[in-house]
Amino acid sequence: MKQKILVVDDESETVELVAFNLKQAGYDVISAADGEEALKKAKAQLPALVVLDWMLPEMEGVEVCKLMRRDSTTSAIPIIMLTAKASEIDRVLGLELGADDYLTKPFSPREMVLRIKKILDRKKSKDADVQTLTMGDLVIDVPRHLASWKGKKIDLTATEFKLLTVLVQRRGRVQSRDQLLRDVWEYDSMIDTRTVDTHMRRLREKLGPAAKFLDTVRGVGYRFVE
Amino acid sequence: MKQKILVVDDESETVELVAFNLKQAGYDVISAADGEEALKKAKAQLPALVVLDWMLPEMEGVEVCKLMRRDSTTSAIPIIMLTAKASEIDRVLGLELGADDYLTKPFSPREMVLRIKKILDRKKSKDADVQTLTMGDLVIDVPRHLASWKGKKIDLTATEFKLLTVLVQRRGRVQSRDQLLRDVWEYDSMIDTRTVDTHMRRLREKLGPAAKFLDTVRGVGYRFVE
DNA sequence: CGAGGTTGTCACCTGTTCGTAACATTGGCG
DNA sequence: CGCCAATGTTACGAACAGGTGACAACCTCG
Repeated sequence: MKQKILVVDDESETVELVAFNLKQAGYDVISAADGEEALKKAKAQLPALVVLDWMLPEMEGVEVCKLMRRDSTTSAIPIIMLTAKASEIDRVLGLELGADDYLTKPFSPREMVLRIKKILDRKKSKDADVQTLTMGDLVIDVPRHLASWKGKKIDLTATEFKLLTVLVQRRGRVQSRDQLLRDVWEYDSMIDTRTVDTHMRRLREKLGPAAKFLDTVRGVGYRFVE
Repeated sequence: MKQKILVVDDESETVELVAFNLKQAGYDVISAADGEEALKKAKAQLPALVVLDWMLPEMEGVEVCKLMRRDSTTSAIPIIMLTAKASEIDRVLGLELGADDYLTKPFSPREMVLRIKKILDRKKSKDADVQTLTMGDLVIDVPRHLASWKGKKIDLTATEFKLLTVLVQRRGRVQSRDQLLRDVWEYDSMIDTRTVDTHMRRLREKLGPAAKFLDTVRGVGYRFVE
């Protein structure tokens, strides 16, 4: 999945130049020509990063930056400022604004792409430590104990969740009922093997369309299809 | 308390220039003329940041950077590289090296100071986050042992405070009762697991409207919602 | 020593979840 | 096609997990 970058500048040449290089580098690019449009698009499309020109008609780039920082939906989005004058550098990097980096015009496209990559990588590695199992539209977050289908939460009981987790972790391989009893229920044969069937049924019911992942292998057991 | 910065360059003029400006800006400056000395001083004095010249006698600046990253005592120290050639920018900013920023010679001392400030501020604010946990209107000041909701202080007992802190620090992730007993009570199984429930109830009572953050995950444990 | 606060434990209660059995359906096989 | 075993489905009571109130033990401070 490509990351989206919002480029804000009133000069179409600059936008073109920036957009071309970013697309080359594998990013999705959207653009805005003034501050108002920029804020609207930033809020609506939630880009991974914003490249913002210091000079804008109507609203100053500075203003856009401040407003984005104030709104909780956009406050975490990194901002790179484009500036013409070296004297403006102070304010850009200052805490007052909270921009993440800046580039002085004229800038090298190569450098721009590298700086953007660096900022996005730093953010990504910070977000990456969540343990999740993703199977298409089905997401299972083990430490959070959450399962979702197409972003919609699925309510599962503790046993159902564990059953699903075990199946997903061994996706592709068939699990016998005995195996599942051992791994999900954690003690052997005290429980009827038919119990597994019942739980599989409940799981399928709750998963709805995602139940297609749960395969019955007649005479053997169950499997989560890959 | 002043922050210490290590400047590494074999040209004494550069060191002087950099050191002067950094001292002006309120930093403590130490210096090294070659790679070996740099590594030794970095390890011994643990500066808050290192300004590192790309070209060094004996050992390349690149080499110093890599070695610092490899050593766990110095791996977290930010590094700013000084480079003469624009063509080197790629490698500096690349993941390969892990430098935090770079400056092209000749550089403006003002810009240098600003970039350094920015990097150190980012680090500081990241460290400060650990001390004060903010979840919407709920603020938890760990060192001061204070919790508040919409600015109003919440009176918590020591156990309640610790329970809340542990939950908030692992916000999102479900904590089993055993886990909580281990981390909040600090000894295992001498205490009834139901004790956790009782304390959760007291915590919820005192938190009032903020109690909505405390989730019960049936059959598993408790969770502080994100 | 006694008041007030804190803490661990217990018993009770409720809604949920689980295991099981009984019945319905399916699929493979002769 | 018809049989039989395997699996799906339904239903229900028992068990369970967690919320809640009460209480005694303990600690602290005046």
